[in-house]
Amino acid sequence: MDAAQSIRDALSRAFQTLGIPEEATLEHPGELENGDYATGAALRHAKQTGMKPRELAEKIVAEAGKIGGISKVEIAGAGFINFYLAPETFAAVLEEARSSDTWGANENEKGKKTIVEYTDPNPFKEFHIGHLVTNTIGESISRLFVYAGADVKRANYQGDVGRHVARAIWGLIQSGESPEDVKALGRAYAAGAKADIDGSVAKAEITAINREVYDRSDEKINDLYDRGRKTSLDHFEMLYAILGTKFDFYFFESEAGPFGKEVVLAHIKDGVFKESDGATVYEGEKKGLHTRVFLNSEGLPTYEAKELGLSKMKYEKFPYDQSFIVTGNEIIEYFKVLLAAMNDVFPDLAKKTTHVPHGMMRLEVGKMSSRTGNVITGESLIADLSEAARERAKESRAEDADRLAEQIAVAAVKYQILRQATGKDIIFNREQALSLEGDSGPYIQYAHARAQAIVEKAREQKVEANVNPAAEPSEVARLLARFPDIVERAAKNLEPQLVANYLVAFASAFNRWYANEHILDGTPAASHKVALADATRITLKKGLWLLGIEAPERM
RNA sequence: GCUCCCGUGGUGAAACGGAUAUCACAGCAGUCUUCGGAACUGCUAUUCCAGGUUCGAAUCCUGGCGGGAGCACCA
Repeated sequence: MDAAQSIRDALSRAFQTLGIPEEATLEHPGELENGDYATGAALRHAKQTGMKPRELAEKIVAEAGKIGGISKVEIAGAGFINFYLAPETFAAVLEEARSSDTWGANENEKGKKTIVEYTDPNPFKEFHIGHLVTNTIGESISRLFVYAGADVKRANYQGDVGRHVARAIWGLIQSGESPEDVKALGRAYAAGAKADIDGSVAKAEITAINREVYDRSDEKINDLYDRGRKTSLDHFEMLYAILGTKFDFYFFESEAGPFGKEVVLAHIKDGVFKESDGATVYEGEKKGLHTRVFLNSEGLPTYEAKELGLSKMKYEKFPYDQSFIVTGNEIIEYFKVLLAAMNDVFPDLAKKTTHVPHGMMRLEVGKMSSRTGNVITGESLIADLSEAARERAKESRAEDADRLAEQIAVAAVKYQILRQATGKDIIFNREQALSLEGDSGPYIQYAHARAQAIVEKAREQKVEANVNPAAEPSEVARLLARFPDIVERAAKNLEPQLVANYLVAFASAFNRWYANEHILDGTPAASHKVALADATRITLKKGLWLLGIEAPERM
């Protein structure tokens, strides 16, 4: 059934008889002319067997014998063994893509309880572009694990206490503006932050407010706090809807803080944490890491203590098998210390925890919207891109141009984030993202809309979609067949960029095919071509879903 | 100063130690009696430097140069 598995089985047998100590793995040749699958095993083991690579390759091929679903095996280059899938194998793939709900899915993480923490914005502050990056990557990783059969829960951890909150409340008191107005909250925070740095009077007042927020001792401040917090959180919720994220769990610093403190205090006796200059620290230096403060000299928990507490809070809510935490890469070093401490306190949880750091998004200064001033927030970026896409959307076939413009804007940003390796800084080029040409999210969306249109047109013309098992496999079909392998590898390596790069190459192949091939040409061959377009449509849609990008049917 | 990450055409990126280093943008030259031109075709142009490991290095190791992040009471 599965041709790749047949190849691996045949290779394993051949390796065993030839005494080659390798588990049979396959790769996709970069160039399709080098086949659908390939192995470089003969190159790797030529030396130890005392043969020339091509000689060994000959032996492997001879031992492997005839393999089901394969039309051709050849030895090429220095000693690669290339496998070409047979037309009927592609026919089966196309049928599967068109009919199976599980096309592209795998069971590598079947039933594994998986929690992914990402986004983590702070109420009372703006949703900045860093949150956009975290959200995009976290959502895509979540979806990759859904496709791998895992039981995935999405978690968001929001900083609802701390000095930033006090600053915003101080600003609200000064301005007298409504805490129900998100923009006013933003202004209040900006004013508070400025005053906190500039003025000593304000500084003292903010410190006082901060304490009052913690112990809820002042009714007026409680009121501003509660209303402002709700405004912020509701606003974030609206953004999550636009971005296509739905969280299962929300955690707050106001809960993780006290619990984290408890955990730290409980582990002073056993020597995990130590007093130092009035603070409570973890001596990472003894393990080649930094020494980090977990409780400051006022006894308040820092980020490290909170995240430590959070790991346990998550587990109590959802006893996970694996936990992923997506954050910016500026906290890589802290996270190492955190994991070391966690390993002493909750060793079982530490083993299950993986930090997924991502790079910073850098904007090309001066090119962004001037409407919003100097501060480019996550939402202003999307608003700016939506507006730029709107004109084009109005001329489109879409029923709701505003909705389409937003879908395109989100696709443009998300693709820019996901197209490259997680961890490297992202240079956001507004022109490139919006040009909607070539290497972009909207380019993939457009290929999908085209495929959708042709399938609808075929239906109107009553051209039935039928896979022809003898049809010569096209470039589109051959790339399409790679989809499940790509998805698998992307999840295994936590690399959504593999899916993004694949989709653009696949969409490009489809566009090329579309330009050179008259699909509804009135001949019997049209049936197969419509089926191929249909399988392409489905694969693009699923692939975009894995990136967290919508696939509009018309644009 | 120490630690970590990075250095690929003019620009932004890809390449799980493997085949002629791939793609997009920009530039130049083309395609349209066509199912959707947000498309397609062609041309120009790339692995920071010096050693080393390997049958084979953009990828691994050492050193240098250049850029970024972090280096206890923020997250």
